[in-house]
Amino acid sequence: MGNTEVPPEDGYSWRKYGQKEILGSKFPRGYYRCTHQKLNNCPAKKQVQRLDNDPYTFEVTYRGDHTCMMSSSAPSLPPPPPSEAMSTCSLPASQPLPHLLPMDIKESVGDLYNVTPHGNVSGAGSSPPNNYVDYPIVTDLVDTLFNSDINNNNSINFMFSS
DNA sequence: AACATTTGACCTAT
DNA sequence: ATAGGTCAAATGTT
Repeated sequence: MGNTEVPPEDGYSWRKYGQKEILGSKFPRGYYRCTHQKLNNCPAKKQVQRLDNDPYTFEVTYRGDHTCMMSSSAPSLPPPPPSEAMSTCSLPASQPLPHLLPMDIKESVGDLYNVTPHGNVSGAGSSPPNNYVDYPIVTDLVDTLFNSDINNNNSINFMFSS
């Protein structure tokens, strides 16, 4: 049909386990998970959301680490960023990205927050003061900062004892 | 039949 | 309370 773009292949098999419509986006967001290692070894998840601005652009958010071993072949395919990284096919360069959520990143040292430029979406009674932090290059930054394993409980644990 | 996807309900975090 | 995220049953496909 007219559908040209489908979720790009990353080299891993993903099983779709949910889909939800996101406020502020015209298209629903798909939730994927590693098709192997039942619900135990592979905490790797993947989020796919197409931008309402560019329906041809898919915002893929990877999170978690891959514990699956891909046979015994050389990694010809560049493995996606381990932690969370956003990969898009093309950047509009007109407006920043909708918004990123810190989610359940408890091990993150520096928090990476983004804000939507869509003016004011919220406003249902209470409007909590959000800490708007502009990030220059989250993708590279995160990759560099997170090149270590999360299992390393070295300094991050000291942030909050309780 | 087995597996993956679909869809609504349920749960959690904000 | 709301938006977002996950689960689970049903359905479809291989």
